[in-house]
Amino acid sequence: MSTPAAPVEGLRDRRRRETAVEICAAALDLFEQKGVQGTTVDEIAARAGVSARTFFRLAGTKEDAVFIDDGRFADALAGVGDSGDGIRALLSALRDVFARELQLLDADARARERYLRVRRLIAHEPALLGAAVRREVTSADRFVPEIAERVGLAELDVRTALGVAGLEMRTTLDEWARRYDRGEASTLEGLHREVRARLADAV
Amino acid sequence: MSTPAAPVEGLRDRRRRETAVEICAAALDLFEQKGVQGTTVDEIAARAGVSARTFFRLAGTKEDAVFIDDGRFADALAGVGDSGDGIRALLSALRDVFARELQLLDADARARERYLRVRRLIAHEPALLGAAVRREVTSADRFVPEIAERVGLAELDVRTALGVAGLEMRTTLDEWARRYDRGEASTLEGLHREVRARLADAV
DNA sequence: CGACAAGTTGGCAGTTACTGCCAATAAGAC
DNA sequence: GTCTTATTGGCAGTAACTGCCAACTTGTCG
Repeated sequence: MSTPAAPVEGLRDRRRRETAVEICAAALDLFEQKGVQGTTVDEIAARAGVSARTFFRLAGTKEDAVFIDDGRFADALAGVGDSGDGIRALLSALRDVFARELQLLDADARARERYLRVRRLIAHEPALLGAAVRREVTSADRFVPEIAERVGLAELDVRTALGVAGLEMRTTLDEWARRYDRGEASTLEGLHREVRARLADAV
Repeated sequence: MSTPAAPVEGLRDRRRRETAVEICAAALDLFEQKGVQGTTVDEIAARAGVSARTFFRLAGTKEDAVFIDDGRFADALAGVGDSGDGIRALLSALRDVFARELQLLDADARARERYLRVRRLIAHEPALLGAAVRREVTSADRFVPEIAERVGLAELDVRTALGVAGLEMRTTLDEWARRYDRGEASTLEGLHREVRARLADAV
């Protein structure tokens, strides 16, 4: 019963992931303490226990350091099934996939706290905002051709649906961080529902 | 009859704007020719006839260089009037404002060609995508409190409406550049209408 | 087990984006 | 015409990032 066909994720990949996590944690701490501008790559690398050279190999960019261990939503995107045809069905499926991820976050205190720190940082650091949105857009773009073919829609339709679902997510996560700063607490799933309702109301 | 109360835009501001235009044009040319990574700030500055130091003072960032002479949509945002209450009315007003700007672009061949070059560059250069989206988001954020107070809506509602309107804009401009690359030509206003229709269909 | 292929790491040197500071100059106010 | 103020360019310095190379670790195949 032990996943026989698995690629036997070797020790190399495990280490790789571990150092990515280390780098993320280090960057998160330092960015919170001294701001993005105020911390150097050398500091992050030192705290993560790697050389600056390896930092760049794994993180690519100073700003990207806080994102490299979280493929959560991108992975979720890969798992969206063909749930009927039509743009409305596609958007519905995307919403479900994202809502599911938010549920998981609501249920996992540790992951939720960490993610909240990241989103609060994004809200306060414009340098991170740019990196985050660029990551989101390029990651979504990767799936457009595949999804378009699978559900038989024009790429423009797929991009529109992905855009709406992504906007709802971004708005939800922003508002989540904002409310936390005001001392209010909300569940992500509930906020997502509220954002969707307001968007539906607007359109 | 010669605008007596005008702030008499001095020679300084005129020069300032002129050099900004020079820098933009130089960056646009060079980015097209050799890619963003392939061109250095010194080259852009030299072509624009200024020192590297002044380049950074005006442009702030290498990637931002192509954007600094176009406040078109940000300015339009500032001019959105209070068109009734409710999120639906706000979104409608935002759409009108943006559609008006697209009309102006459709009508002005010179401005349209230049803007097309910028959007095509954004579509092909991820480094510019990040800068463009960051600019858009931060610029929209500036207006949220003001608009919220003026039309009497919660900030979340304003952010939602701005998000939808911005998404529609980004999608139409992306599709515009994409179709140009495929050899098809479309009017921006028509595309905007089509994108809005698809989005309404999805939601 | 041993040898070989392949991937990973860290240091080093080099480039380039970006900043603070200063002196020179040009524009605007009186 | 002068004084204030803004703009410019050079210079030095920091820090992000890259290519290259040598040492080492891991997976593989006999």
